[in-house]
Amino acid sequence: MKNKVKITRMELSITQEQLAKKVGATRQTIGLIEKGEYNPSLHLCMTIAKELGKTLDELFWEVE
Amino acid sequence: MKNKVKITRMELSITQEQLAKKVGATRQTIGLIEKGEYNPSLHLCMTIAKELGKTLDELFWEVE
DNA sequence: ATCTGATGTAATATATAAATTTCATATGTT
DNA sequence: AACATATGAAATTTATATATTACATCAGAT
Repeated sequence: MKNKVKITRMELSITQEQLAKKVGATRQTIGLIEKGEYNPSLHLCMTIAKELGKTLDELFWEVE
Repeated sequence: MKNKVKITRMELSITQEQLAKKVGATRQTIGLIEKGEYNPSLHLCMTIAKELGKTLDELFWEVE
């Protein structure tokens, strides 16, 4: 399950840990989501999307 | 966490059980997601969206 | 009134997301 | 060289999504 979290976070020049703190998750969880081989909850996906200024579709939809 | 799964499913005139079978879930899980007080996995959300002919945003984004 | 299909709901079991802790590694900086 | 920051990764624990089973109600059809 690939996505655009990592590239979007890097565009904003913030670290995994900074994003994690903002969305109430841990750095490890962010790392696993960015890695792609993971199945996060919808709630966490929405929180991350809002924090990164994107929508669900922009981050997670149809990303090979 | 409200969404548009129920209204979209009803527009397609399929039952919870039919949708459940198509997406590899149970009727109860579909019922709970439609009810809104639930936090499904991203993978299940994407499978449901594709089955209903919608995107993630259309079903789950910014639905109060 | 009975039967069937559709849905609501609850209790328990299982699978897995997410947290926690820890260690490794790579890069930059002093 | 030593130190700090950022990330990868693994093991264990905890929380919760999901399945399973079961029983209820309601609508429509017979």
